[in-house]
Amino acid sequence: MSKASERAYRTIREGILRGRFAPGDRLVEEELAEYCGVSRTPIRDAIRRLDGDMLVRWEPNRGAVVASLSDEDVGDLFEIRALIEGHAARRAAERADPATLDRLDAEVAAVFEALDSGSPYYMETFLDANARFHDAVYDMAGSERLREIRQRLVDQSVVLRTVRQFALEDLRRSNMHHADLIAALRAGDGQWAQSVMVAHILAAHRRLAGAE
Amino acid sequence: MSKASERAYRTIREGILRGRFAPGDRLVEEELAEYCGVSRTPIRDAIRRLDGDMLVRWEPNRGAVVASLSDEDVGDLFEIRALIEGHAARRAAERADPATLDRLDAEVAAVFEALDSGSPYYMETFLDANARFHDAVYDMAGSERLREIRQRLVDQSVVLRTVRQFALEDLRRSNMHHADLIAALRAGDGQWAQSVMVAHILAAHRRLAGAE
DNA sequence: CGAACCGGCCTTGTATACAATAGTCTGTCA
DNA sequence: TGACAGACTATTGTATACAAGGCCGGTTCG
Repeated sequence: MSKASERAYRTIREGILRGRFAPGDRLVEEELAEYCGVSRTPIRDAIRRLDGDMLVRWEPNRGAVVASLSDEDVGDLFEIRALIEGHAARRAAERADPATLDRLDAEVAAVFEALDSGSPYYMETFLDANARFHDAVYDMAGSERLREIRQRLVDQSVVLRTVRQFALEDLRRSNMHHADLIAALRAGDGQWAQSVMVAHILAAHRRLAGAE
Repeated sequence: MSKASERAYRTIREGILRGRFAPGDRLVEEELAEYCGVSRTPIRDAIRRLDGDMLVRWEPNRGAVVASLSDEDVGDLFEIRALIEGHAARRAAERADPATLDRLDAEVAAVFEALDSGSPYYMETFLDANARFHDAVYDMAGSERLREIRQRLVDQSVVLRTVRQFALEDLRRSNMHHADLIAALRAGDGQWAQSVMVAHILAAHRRLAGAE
């Protein structure tokens, strides 16, 4: 999947995440083929992968539709995410290394700086730092399986589709949670880290649920 | 994927689960095509799905190999499974319905019967009942997401590849756990149910780890 | 008037041919 | 003798043509 297939996957995925394709939309192979500028073969590959990511729902002889999430689905996803990420945080606390924690401290400080200074790119700064932060947690947790599962859950969730609605105040609070988590990791306190993470996720859920 | 693709998927999957293809084996599309009696196209579909199930590892331009699991991987998988299944059991306790519990009671009794009577099909009886049992837990938990995640974890795990090594005594113990879980579900005690389930999973892990 | 059946069309499923790439083997040159 | 370059081969990636299956509309019969 060097070129066409990979590109098709990314293009369609972006299309779903950014709302170009809405939940419930049919994904007709030939249309996508034209849209991506490739033949149907790599499109089919891409759809299989998106089905694996649970971003589309696929039925034999019927084609694929963009997965639509009920409020209940979203609730389930956040619940499971809280479970997984909380577990990862606990493991990370048992394995945290000071050098990484120092780096994360610096990142958190930088995000606060960006948020307070009113940088025009504060959202991108936050999102990038956020991604790196959670990544680092999984590095420390030391389980690729956990990382993969989390990746899928996050993909599916509405997070990527809606997190941009976060107000400045929400971002500050989120960043504060990260600071809390670093403290817990530094203390090597698994229960504390887990609790902070679970609270972090569930807070995001309520924030997004309220925004809809 | 009505015919060829579905058949290829099942065939290869069975081949992996039953050891026809060993971990680390290369899966060459053309060989599989001949083996399954179809062309390469449905084989590719099947491989994508198996990659999604994490039963094979796939690299661009390099093809697929049967996923091999280190002891650490297996440990991680059981840990995550315990997390997920424990969570499902807790949810199930909050939503359990008596009719289903009565049915499960009967199934557990039937399994004990089969194990004690030395039926020649006791292993199949156990495996079938086991599958139905866990399925019912997820019915009661009421989250399709949980069920899907669990499905993937179980697929990956060594369980399906090795559970047949279980001795009669192990099966009895496992069935006893099920009886315990039913009691917890009937009591509507989420914490109890979760603990029983986690213990059930981790016991299976230790049993299998010891057997290798 | 309604329901069931039939046929055409749209879409997906499969096969095959060809292109591209990685990995290997060999030959030559330093 | 060793290492690098080149072509060769095995395998995957892509396109396209054709087959098959489901859906929708029309028509016909009860």
